[in-house]
Amino acid sequence: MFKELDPILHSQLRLAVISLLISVKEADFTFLKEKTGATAGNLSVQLQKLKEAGYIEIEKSFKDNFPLTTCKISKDGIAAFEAYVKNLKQYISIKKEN
Amino acid sequence: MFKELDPILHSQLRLAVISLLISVKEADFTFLKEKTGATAGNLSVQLQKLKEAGYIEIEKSFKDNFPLTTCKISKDGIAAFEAYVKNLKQYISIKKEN
DNA sequence: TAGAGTAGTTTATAATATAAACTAGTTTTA
DNA sequence: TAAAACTAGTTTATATTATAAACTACTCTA
Repeated sequence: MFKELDPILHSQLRLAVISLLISVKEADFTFLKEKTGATAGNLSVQLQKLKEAGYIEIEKSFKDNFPLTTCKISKDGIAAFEAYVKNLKQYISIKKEN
Repeated sequence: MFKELDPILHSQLRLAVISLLISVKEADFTFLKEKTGATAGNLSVQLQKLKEAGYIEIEKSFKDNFPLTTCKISKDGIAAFEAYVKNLKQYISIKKEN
């Protein structure tokens, strides 16, 4: 009856990050930190997890002498997000059949 | 930007339970166990958490000599579920206005 | 009356989330 | 120019959560 909710996405911070990356396509660490309100440490860890899952790509460079971490969503990430949303809908709008 | 997702509800099993109780109003332990596919131990723990949060009421009785645990959603539970769904929508359908 | 089954609960452990502490630099400012 | 403050992160320790395994306490059946 209830489909599994991808544990990688069923996390408030990771879901917020993916949600942002879906809409902006590319974002740097500080932007994500501000928009999500997360601490840097937590964000760092969750970005790594999203990367390990293959849901985002992370590029490290420098801008004005400071380190710059840029994140982009991947095809797998988009697919996973769409599947997650689809499954989640089962939980938040019940169909009464059976 | 992103509203907090009630941690009591942001759990696959607890969300499934609440989701069921919203639609059926009353359900026993075995019904919830079958519909969610959870193990009895996990379900027992999560029902206690929902009860402690005041989201459900649990009544224990006997039916045909066997223990019967009946769960019902509370007003607070309904309100929490509605708030959760409302907040969640921010995450799964992005509005581009800042 | 022993074995299997029902309906759970408790407890131990694995997984997750999070903040605090740390690294490695850069930019003031005194 | 040296110390203090700031940027942009990472690592690590801890608290929280989720979960399954083990257990309790019966009942039914052969």
